[in-house]
Amino acid sequence: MTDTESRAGRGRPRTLDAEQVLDVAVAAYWKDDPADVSVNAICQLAGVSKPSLYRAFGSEDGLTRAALDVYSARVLSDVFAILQGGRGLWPTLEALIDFASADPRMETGCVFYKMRAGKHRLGPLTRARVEELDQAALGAYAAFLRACRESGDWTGGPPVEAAAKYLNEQVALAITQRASGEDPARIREMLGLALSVFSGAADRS
Amino acid sequence: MTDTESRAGRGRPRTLDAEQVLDVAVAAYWKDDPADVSVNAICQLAGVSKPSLYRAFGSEDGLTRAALDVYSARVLSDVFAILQGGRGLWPTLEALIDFASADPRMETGCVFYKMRAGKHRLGPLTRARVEELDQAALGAYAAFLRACRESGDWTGGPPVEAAAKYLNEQVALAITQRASGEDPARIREMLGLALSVFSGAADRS
DNA sequence: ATCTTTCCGTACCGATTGGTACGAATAAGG
DNA sequence: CCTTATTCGTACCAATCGGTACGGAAAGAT
Repeated sequence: MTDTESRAGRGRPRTLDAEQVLDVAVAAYWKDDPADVSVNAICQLAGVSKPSLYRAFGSEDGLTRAALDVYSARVLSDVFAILQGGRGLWPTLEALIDFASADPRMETGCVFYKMRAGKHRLGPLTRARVEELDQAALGAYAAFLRACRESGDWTGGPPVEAAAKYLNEQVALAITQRASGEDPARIREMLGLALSVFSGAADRS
Repeated sequence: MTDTESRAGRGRPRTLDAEQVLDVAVAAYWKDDPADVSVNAICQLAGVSKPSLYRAFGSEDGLTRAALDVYSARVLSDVFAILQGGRGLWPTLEALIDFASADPRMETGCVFYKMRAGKHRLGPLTRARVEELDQAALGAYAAFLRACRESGDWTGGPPVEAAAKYLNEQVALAITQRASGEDPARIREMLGLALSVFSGAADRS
């Protein structure tokens, strides 16, 4: 959908680097709340005129959506990789806890969760992507838990669907707290506590 | 601080009803995200001119702060009452779960938690109040847990401070999900799961 | 050289934001 | 009556928002 590769034939050569603009946008959405980052600000940060940006992305909605796609491919993919790693229940949960509470990339929060939290402020394209990603995440969590249950690794009470949603929200909560400057050690402690419901005895200091 | 009662002496009699304006403001902040409610909108809803509102509250910050105070006295007090009820661990946790997942007043979320989530968008007065209230809530949770521990009602592992923060955040998460239209039954299920860490065996259907 | 095509960015648009200048309105005191 | 005090609301302000009209610049085609 993004005008990545346009034929370089006749007219004035294009100087706008869409990928660089997206890098700037992702960085901006990452550091601040996406709702607080204006198109003007991104143009200034990227050293690009506003019409150029609109020519490349159509609208603010198009830009945020493209930025979310970049972020998804660059960061969220790692989370999906953790869930599909095929390791056991607790190694995977530990990896999730590490990611949420210690990964330096989550120091200022997660673009996706920030967008999800302010869903009503997004344009239709971006909102649709957010919902797709949320569904995909939920599916990945559910598949992971289903596998753990079938392998006898998890014998807990709650149904898979509810547990998947629970897992998703707890990770989101941890990362959101990360964005608000909470002490990572505290976050690890709380997330560990929240996820301890997945095994009878799971104490962490 | 709010100009509640001014002497009715000389000049033109005041027609602005500050309490009614605050009622309107609280209702607006309650239904939508406070960051999405403009002063203009509140003036229109309350049938009040903008200068009148600014005369009464000084600034948008003053208005949101006053509205938060009203909300606090009217709603948050109930949560503090639950925590200070002196009942046991689980009756109190059940009451919190009921409040978060079933109380009709939380159907569109909690003004306080909405403001806390968008803290950076608030003026200094309102932000200070939010932080005060957050500290007060944390203290109330901690006091409650300390009492439960001393009475032998709670023998869990995590230290009181961490558990208080955990409780606070889990309730906040539940209410926030409430605001985003999640099924209350699902929320109850998840919050129950999250709080089940406070007792060895606490299954709820 | 001229035409055509494509992209560039200045300079604008209307809408909305929080906030206010200022004169009319309405009371009491003299 | 006139003055003084207080509140009223119309009509404005500058800043910012997302978005665009438009003329110039830079290339290939003829």
